[in-house]
Amino acid sequence: MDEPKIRNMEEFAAVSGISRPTVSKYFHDPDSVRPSTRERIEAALEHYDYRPNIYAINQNRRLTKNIGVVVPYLADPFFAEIARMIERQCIDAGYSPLLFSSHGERTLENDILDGLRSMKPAGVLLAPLGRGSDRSAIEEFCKHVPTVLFDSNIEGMGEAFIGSDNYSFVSQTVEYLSRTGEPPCFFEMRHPANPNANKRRNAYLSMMERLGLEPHVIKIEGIGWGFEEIGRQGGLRLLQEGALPTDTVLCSNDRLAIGFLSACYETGVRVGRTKDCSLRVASHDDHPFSRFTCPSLTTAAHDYAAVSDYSVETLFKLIEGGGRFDERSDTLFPAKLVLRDSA
Amino acid sequence: MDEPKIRNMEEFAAVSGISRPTVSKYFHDPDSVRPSTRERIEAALEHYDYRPNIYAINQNRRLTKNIGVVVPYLADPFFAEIARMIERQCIDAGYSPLLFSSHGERTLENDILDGLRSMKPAGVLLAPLGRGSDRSAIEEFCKHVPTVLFDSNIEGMGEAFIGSDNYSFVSQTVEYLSRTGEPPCFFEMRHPANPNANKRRNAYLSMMERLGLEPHVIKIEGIGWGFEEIGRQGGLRLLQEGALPTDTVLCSNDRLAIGFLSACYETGVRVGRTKDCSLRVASHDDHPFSRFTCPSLTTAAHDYAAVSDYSVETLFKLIEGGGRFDERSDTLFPAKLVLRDSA
DNA sequence: CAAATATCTTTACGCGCGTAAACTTTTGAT
DNA sequence: ATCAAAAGTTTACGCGCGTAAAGATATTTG
Repeated sequence: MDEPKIRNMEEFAAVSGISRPTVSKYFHDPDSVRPSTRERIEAALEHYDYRPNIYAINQNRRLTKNIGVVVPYLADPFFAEIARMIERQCIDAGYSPLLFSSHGERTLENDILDGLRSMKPAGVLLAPLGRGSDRSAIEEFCKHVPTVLFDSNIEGMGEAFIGSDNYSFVSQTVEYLSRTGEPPCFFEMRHPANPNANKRRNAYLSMMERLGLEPHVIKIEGIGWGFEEIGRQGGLRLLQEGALPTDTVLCSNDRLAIGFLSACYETGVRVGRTKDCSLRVASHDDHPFSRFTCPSLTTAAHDYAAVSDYSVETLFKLIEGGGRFDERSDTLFPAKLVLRDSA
Repeated sequence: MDEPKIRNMEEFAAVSGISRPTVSKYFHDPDSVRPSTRERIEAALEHYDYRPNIYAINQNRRLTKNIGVVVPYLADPFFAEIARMIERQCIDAGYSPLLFSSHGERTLENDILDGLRSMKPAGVLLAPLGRGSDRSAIEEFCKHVPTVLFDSNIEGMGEAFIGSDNYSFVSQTVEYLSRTGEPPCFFEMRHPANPNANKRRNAYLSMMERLGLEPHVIKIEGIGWGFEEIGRQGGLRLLQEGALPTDTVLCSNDRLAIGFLSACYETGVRVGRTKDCSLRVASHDDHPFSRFTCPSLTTAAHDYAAVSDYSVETLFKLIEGGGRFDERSDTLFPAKLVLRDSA
């Protein structure tokens, strides 16, 4: 880097020997200028420490190259994982992802959407809180910003929804469990934060009916996003009271299962599908930690890659198409049963 | 919200009956205008959907109200947790946190710092990759942006460092373990990504020497940020080969321990401090999941709140002080031993 | 109530860049 | 060499807001 500080594009254009409008074009798309001029600009870039002022760039732009990514709870490894994949793909496509977590709070979700609007993002990938979301705020937001919902659907919001097929999750686990042993009871929170939980319960009920089996839904108390602790407390109570209707427990999601398994361990209940075990536990999500539980957790896996790939792809199509689709589409990816040791 | 869309501050000033410069002052600091005019502006805000264009606002500003938060790996719940606390405090202080994850990659860390510079943030909280970081890139970055390092120190970089006192972690675990049973061997990755790992090993060695005990450091193979799997594979090998020198294992960090515990479970080794157990396992960090391992993990806990509080506080002081401290300060918070069932 | 402030209005300019229009130079295929 | 197309240059304006300066108005003070 040479001495003279470059203060703006004007000065940079001067030292690179190219006119400012052409330099401007270059920064927009390096391939839009002749290779020889591109070389000259890039040569100058190596000598002078200049980068365009992003605020000035975006000021006149109707849309920026930013993409907002909003998840309900980033401390949940599931969302951390999917955010990681989404971020990478945005970067690879030349966009700047901006990551936000609602931390499970409606007011924060609203604030984030509010702030996002003033950033004029090209598009937004939104995994809403679900039950905790402010419908009207999201609706208003979607009117102004091209938005694709993922993970958790809210009817009619956004231009598209991409998620996992809860029925596929539950039908596979229920089918497997009831084929290989006692049919499962269903273990869930009484007031789930996420609409997927309701879909899973309904899927459980309809599957059991289809198989001609009696359903048992166990609802445990607890609110918030500390699912593991909720699952653990619920598990401890159930085990102490001997209140389990079957020897097979299907948890609504892996985080509950992680807590439930720790309760089993604490109370000396052996979990697994071998002879010496008295309980089988399975679940849904394939949480990043579920292969390290004790025993490792049999679960139905999200197709993380498919959900993140297709969400990003859909958003790009939406952006290219001017921010509107003719009709809202729902895309659900099936689960894949992952057999481990717990059931 | 009324019909006519407000396109800029000029128009908004018109409908609110206040001059544009005064409106501008208001948005800068609502208390800087007379209460009566403030009311008039806020009344207009309720009727018209206007918010200042953040790009135009920041264009002339030397510094923005943005704060960059960069962590090495957001899918690690430890960082997710600390990022969560930092974000909240920035918001409460009236700043806009922008969260980035390096995903364990040097190139990405560099790209993030590069992009951050052009955003002219008021300050940056940076948890560097550590061993994988590009020293010169970080050095260059810190020259231009007020930066506070946290979690992982890089000598001389940034205006301050806030982290946990690794010696405090290890001395407490080693002291406890050797007082209550066989002295521990130390379980770590051969090529740790993070400089804290080295400090912990050295602390282990010096503690063992001080106690007149023979140290055993077990180094396992594996690279990257999939610590749990690395710990599991390493654990399986050790257990199968019967290569453990003692019946007490002190893992460098909780994520390795989580993997190691799952290996123990798989091989039927009972872990805990009760009679029926053949192995004790302890660790460091108090990872959000460590209370749900089987058995729950005895560990030395970060003072998450202190680290995040003080990091943010330090950055604010730095910002107020014009971006430079007279001298770089290191602040280390002690650990707190958390006794659970694994040791 | 007059003077002293505090606050607001008017006017005007600049920030760094996008971008349109008219013109000139290069390029590359004939 | 010729000429149309491609690419670059010049010139000029606008975006939305920060902000300075000078004058007008409102509020506080004695």
